[in-house]
Amino acid sequence: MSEPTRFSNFIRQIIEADIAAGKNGGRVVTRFPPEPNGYLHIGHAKSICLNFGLARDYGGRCHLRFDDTNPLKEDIEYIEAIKEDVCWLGFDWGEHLYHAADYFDQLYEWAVKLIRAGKAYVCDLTADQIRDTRGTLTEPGKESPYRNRSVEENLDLFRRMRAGEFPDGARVLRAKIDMASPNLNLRDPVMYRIRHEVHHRTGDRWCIYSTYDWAHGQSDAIEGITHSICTLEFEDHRPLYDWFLDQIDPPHRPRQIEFARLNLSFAVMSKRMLNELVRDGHVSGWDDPRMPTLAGLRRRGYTSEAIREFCERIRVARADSTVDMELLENTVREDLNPRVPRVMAVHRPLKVVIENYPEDRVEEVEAPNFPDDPPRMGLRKLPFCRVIYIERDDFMESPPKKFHRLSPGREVRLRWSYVIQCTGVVKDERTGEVVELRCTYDPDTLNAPLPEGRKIGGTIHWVSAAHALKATLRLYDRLFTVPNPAGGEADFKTYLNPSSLQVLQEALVEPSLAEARPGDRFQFERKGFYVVDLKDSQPGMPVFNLIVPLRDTWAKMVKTGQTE
RNA sequence: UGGGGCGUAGCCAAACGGCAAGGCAGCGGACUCUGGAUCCGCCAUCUGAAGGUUCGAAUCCUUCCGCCCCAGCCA
Repeated sequence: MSEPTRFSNFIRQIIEADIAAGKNGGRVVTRFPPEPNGYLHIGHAKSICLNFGLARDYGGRCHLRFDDTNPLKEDIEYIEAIKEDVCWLGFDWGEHLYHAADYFDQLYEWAVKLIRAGKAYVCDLTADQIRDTRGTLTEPGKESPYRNRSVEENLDLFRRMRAGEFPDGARVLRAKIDMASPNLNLRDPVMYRIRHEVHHRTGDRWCIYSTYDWAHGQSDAIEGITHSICTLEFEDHRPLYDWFLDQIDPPHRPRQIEFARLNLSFAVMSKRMLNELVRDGHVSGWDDPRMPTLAGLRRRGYTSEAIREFCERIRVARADSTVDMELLENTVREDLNPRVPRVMAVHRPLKVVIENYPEDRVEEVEAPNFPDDPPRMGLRKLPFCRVIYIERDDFMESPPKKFHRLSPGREVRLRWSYVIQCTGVVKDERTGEVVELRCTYDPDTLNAPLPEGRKIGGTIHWVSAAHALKATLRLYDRLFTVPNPAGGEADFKTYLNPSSLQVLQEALVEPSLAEARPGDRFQFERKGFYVVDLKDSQPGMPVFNLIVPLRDTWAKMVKTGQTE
């Protein structure tokens, strides 16, 4: 489960002040209110950690409430996915699972109350007409000609709206506030619209559905929410939130507090865009490991601990911000580093024949599973023989000065094994491509410290040709090539990274990985953290997803030309 | 242009009138059978700008500048 927060923020300060002042009887009740119209993403994780974290730390409770007031967009598929994601993230709503739909009757009654009080009216204007009479940012709107209908007429019409006497869009119920308000949300906002739609929860019982504004604050009040936390774009709605509450005058009075939503560089976070990526097949689904969805991150191999820690580190404030993708990546690395076993996997194999090693000999060398603290995870045995494979990148025919891996005439250490020296290069006659290396090994160097003065440049990973397992490696990179794909001139999809997924079918992994089960995580030494794919990995044909690569200072040197 | 917000390092962010935390990134160095990890050090004379108040200002006041949100019968 989750642990107490380490950092305060302005919301905590408000809550602490409220508790000190004895507001709400000292109770803290929050809620996470997703609309079931898409999958949860890491931005939602920020909200979940915030809301459930507040409840956890102040001895309160946090409700999971589905804000399901629009049957056109919502689907039960999303309900289940959302519940799974919240659980996986490590939070528990206990008994407090709610749906705005459960309050439709109460909402209807309160609407009638507003009509009786002359604070709401049925308006026959079309959607277009309502828009045209709303005014602009600088000009006031015009009052609807239906604004001053009698209470009786309004009551009758509203009842008939509910009874299904009118087609979709024919009429709406509007709050009667102020068409000249500088806050457009107060210009007689719509409370109910007619939609002859089946709702996933209420079936065909209703054909009028409340809007967000008329449902949200009321739902908060019904549930006894004390602090209703939402994102900045709802700030303009707060006066309306409060106005509605004033009209119904509930026993519990929630307070809306807004914070800045999470933006992540090199990613998109809007449901519309994520939906589009899925719908148009740019990714394999909501759980594609490149997606910033919780389902995607889970499949990618991220741990819920890492995501919670990330949400902690990004903090909560009111300034619009975009967090560096690198912070997320650093957080998983830090989480995985101390708890994941190390193994060897050759991504792009290059054959090496050790000429002075006996043809039929097979040795077993011992390797610690967690070299930084060997006793913790024990040892495994690695078969070693005459023919091995190493990483293609670990050999260069004419290397720059600072390259300290294999090249003709040079020595390297094979991880947990011998020191070898490259004595020959075999090339494809046609292409000139290096297809094989001839080497010799030094029999005195197995697990032995090197004598004084003898220095070996580097250590590289390897697998035994006769024993290695074939594996598929899926190398994931950021989905977009620019820091702010949603903010560019062009459509965000034009910034899709064409190499966000590279599949290596010919990878070779050490035989101990035969035991690996879906969901198991490893560090492929010198490469990155990997997870056995939950869906596609098969016993004979394992599939590993790259969770996050290891920091690679050599790559950085190559990139900046610092190799000489 | 009306209303509502927000500006502290490349990216987050603290500081609540008392002398600019921390994290990520970056840069040095130590160590290393992972060019990983770890460890050590450096990294804002300064808080969007300009004025003002004050013994003292990122914090208070004024003006200006910039960015975000709002004209759905979406949430």
